[in-house]
Amino acid sequence: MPSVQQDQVTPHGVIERLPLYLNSLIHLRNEGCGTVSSARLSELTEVNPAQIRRDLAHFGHFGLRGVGYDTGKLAREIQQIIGADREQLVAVVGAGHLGCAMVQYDGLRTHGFVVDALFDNDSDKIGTTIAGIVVSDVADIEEIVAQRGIRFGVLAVPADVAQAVADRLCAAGIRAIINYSTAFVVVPETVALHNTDPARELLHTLYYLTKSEGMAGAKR
Amino acid sequence: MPSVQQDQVTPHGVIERLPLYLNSLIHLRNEGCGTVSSARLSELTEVNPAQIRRDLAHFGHFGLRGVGYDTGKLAREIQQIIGADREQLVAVVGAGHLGCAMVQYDGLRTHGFVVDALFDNDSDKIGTTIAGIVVSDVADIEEIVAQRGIRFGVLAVPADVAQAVADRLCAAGIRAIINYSTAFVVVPETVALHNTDPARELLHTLYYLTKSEGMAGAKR
DNA sequence: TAGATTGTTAATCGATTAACAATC
DNA sequence: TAGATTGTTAATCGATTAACAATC
Repeated sequence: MPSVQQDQVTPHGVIERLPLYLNSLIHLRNEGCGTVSSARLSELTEVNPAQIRRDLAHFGHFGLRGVGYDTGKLAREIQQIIGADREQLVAVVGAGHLGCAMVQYDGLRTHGFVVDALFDNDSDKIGTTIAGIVVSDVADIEEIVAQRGIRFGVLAVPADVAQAVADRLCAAGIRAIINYSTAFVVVPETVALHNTDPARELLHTLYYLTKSEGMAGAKR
Repeated sequence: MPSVQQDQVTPHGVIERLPLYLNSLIHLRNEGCGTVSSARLSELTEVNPAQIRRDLAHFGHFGLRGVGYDTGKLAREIQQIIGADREQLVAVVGAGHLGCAMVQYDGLRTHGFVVDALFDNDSDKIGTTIAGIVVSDVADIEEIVAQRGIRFGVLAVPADVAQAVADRLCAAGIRAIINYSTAFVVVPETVALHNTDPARELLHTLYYLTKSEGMAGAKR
C-alpha cells in the first residue's frame, strides 16, 4: 500500500525545539503574558524567529497576523502535538540521590509526567516512602510496571546493574527508557532509549571554553 | 600576521558528537579493544561512518588506513581537542539530592571533572562532609570559587534562588554554568550557560512514542 | 486605515552521504 | 600482494534565513 505514512517527515530538529518553545510559553503564561510574537520568543529561546514560525507551520496555523501567538493556546497545541496533554506515568529505578532528585523534580510534574513507581534493591529502602512514593522491590518491576501501564522508565542505578534493570523494564512492556547511568545499555528496537550523560554536556561546554581561551593567548 | 584563526569554523554538530565518540572510545579501551574502525564506532554511536571520519578530519589524521583508529590514542586526541586532558574544577551549588548525585557521579571523574566545592545555605548541612567534600556556605561562593580558580558551576538549587546563585558564580569569575533548575537564568555573555531540563528529554522521546502509537491505530 | 506580525516562498547555507583513490 | 579502511571529493539532501505578501 503506497499511502503516505505521515504528511512529510517532520525534521528531527523541529521536534527537539518544540519542548523549548513549550517551556518558554508556559513561563510566559505563568507570568501573565497573554500573547507573544515570534520575535520575543526568539529572545527567550535563542532560535531565529523565522524558524520558530516555520517550525510551527509544520503542524498548523496557530498565530494571528499582526498580533502574535496566544501563549496558553499555543502551549496547549504543542502539548497536544507532543502528547504531553495527558498524564504520563514514569517508573524510576534506583532510590539513590539521583532517583530521589527525579521523584522530587517539579519540572516533570509541570509537563504531565507523574512518577508512579520507585524501585530499589536495598531492603532498608523497600517499603519506605520518598516524596509520597513507596519504594518497591526491583524484583517486582515486571508486575508493577505492566499492571499500572507505566510507559516511561528512568535508570538511576549503578552502571553494573543498568542492563539487567533495562531488560526487566523492557520485559514489563515499557516504551521508553532514559538512561542516567554511564553503562552502555542495549534494548529492543520497539523501546526508545535515551542516554543522558551529564558529562557530555560539560564536555561540550568545555570545548568552547578551551577554544576561546586558546585564542585569547594567540595573536588573533 | 595573516595566520589561520582556526581552519574553518568547526560545525556545531561536530562538537556535539566528539564527546559521544570519546565515551565509546574509552569504553572500548577499557574493554581491552586496541583498535576500532569507523564502521564499528558507527554501530556504537549511531553516527554514519563517513561522518565520523569527516568529523575527525576537522582536527587531523588520527587513523591508519587498512587498520582503523587506536582507541587509546584517539581518545587522548579528542580529550586534547576538547580540553579534557587536564583536570577541570567544578563547584556544585545545592547539597540536595541532585547536588549529591552530581558529587558522587563517576562519569564526571572519568572525563577529568573534579567537584572541588559544594555549597548550600542550610546551616545543618554546612560543615558536614558529603562524598569527601565539605559543604560550604553559599555566602562564601565568591571567595572560594575565585580562590581555587573553579571554572565550572552546577546549579542544583530550587528555581527561586537560581538567579541569585548564578549572579554570585558569575561575580566569582566562573566560566560556565550548567543549570539544572527550572528557572530562566540570565548571565553575562562571557559566561557559557547550559540549561539541562530532564523534562525536555522526556518530552522529546514522548513525541516519537505518541506518533508511533497514533499511527498504529490509524489507517495510514 | 496604519502598523504589526504571521505564514510562506525562494535563496543560501551547511551538513550528510556515497563513492573511491590513497595507502596501510 | 590482497584485503581493508582511511581521508577526501563530489553530489545530495535538508535546514536555516531573509524577504514579503497576506491579513489581523
